Amino acid sequence: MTDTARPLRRTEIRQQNETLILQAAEKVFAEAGFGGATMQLIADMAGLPKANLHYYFATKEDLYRRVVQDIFEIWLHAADSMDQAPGPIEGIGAYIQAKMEISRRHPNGSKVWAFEVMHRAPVIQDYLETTLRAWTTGRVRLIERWIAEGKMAPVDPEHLLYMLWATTQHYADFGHQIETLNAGPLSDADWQKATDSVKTMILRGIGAL
Amino acid sequence: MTDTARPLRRTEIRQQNETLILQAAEKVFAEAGFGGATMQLIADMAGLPKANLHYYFATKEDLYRRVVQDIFEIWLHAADSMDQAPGPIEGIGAYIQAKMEISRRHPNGSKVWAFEVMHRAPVIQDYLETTLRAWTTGRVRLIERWIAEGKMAPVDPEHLLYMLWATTQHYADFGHQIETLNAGPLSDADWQKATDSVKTMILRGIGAL
DNA sequence: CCACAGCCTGACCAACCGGTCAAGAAAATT
DNA sequence: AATTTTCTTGACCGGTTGGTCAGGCTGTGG
Repeated sequence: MTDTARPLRRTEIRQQNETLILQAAEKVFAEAGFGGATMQLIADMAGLPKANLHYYFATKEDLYRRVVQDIFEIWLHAADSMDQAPGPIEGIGAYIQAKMEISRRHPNGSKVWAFEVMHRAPVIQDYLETTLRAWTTGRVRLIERWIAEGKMAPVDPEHLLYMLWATTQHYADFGHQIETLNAGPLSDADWQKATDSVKTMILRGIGAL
Repeated sequence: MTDTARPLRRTEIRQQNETLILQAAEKVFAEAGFGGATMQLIADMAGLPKANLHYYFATKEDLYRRVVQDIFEIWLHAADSMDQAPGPIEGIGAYIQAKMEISRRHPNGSKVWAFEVMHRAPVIQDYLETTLRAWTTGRVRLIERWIAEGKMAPVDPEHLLYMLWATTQHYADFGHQIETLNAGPLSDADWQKATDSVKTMILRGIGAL
């Protein structure tokens, strides 16, 4: 066996091009939706011939599916910090923090996800029914425990989760509207203020402050 | 037969067909986005030949613009009840109530609006900069007055509005996700509980309860 | 070195798209 | 009844789309 510490050229090419295509696809799908996006536009943005896209991803739907799945992964890991927290102030506070940072760093991913769900999730329906449902059930139990321990008011856990999702993702999905009302992109201070506002209102709203 | 088919008058025909087309268009645009929607699909859903659509609406974009504008009107009138309220409990409570009812009754409209804003508002950018900005400024002043009068905590008014929009519209835009987790459509009681949950959490979150 | 497998791409295609148009049907006006 | 105006629609068109394919190119293992 030879030393394989250095990656082979072939796999490098493959990985590099796949990444290039996926980044371009995320942007185009976010900006035009599935129907409005064209393989030619994605190819141009990735700097590759269109035929090359079809070498790596057989169909437009396959490419779209990969984009949505990748986003879903990022989404799920945002709540890791929530689990080991002693109470809602730390747990939900950290979750809001994480989701606001994702909204800032991956606005296109959030939009593609929104687009997919809005259109009745034709591609990731099974994920909703399995992974997301299991995830939700787990957090509902966690919140119910916090309520039982008197650490927060007896709110409905599901609707609390919806409010967390809605509010944090709004800064990505409706970023253009917010920027228009703000007369320009949000600064570091603006994002900090937004995060603090959301944290304060929600944590007080659930009686944790 | 007591009912003979009276020939329709010109204005009746026009209004009836425009309504038919607009309803079909709202649904198709919501389900597929602008790029994914086709005039043929809208025509089939309205039960008219495609060429007839182009008689009433010259281009696909004209039709889309009308759909978005109609939704925007409904949107704006939702806050009428907010203005004459003595304080945030009545005012913001009524606004949440109105917006939750719109999310239930016009989920497609909400989705088309979301689609338009997510794609940088190519059609209604001027509305955002004029009408929506003026509307927002007015409500910000109202909230600031309530804060000054000690009727609620000193939260940032803009981020409160974003939270109201995000949370209420989430039940329309992400209705499919909610229904999947709920294992079926929301009942009357479910909607009541959702509205109550949102009201309680937000009103307590702004220190009005 | 060779031979093979993986990578690349210009040219092409059937299907579908938004939009047009001319000719006719139906209602309004005279 | 005759004429004008509005409405209806099948057939059609140029342009674009997702996807294909043959054949050239290149890195890799033997």
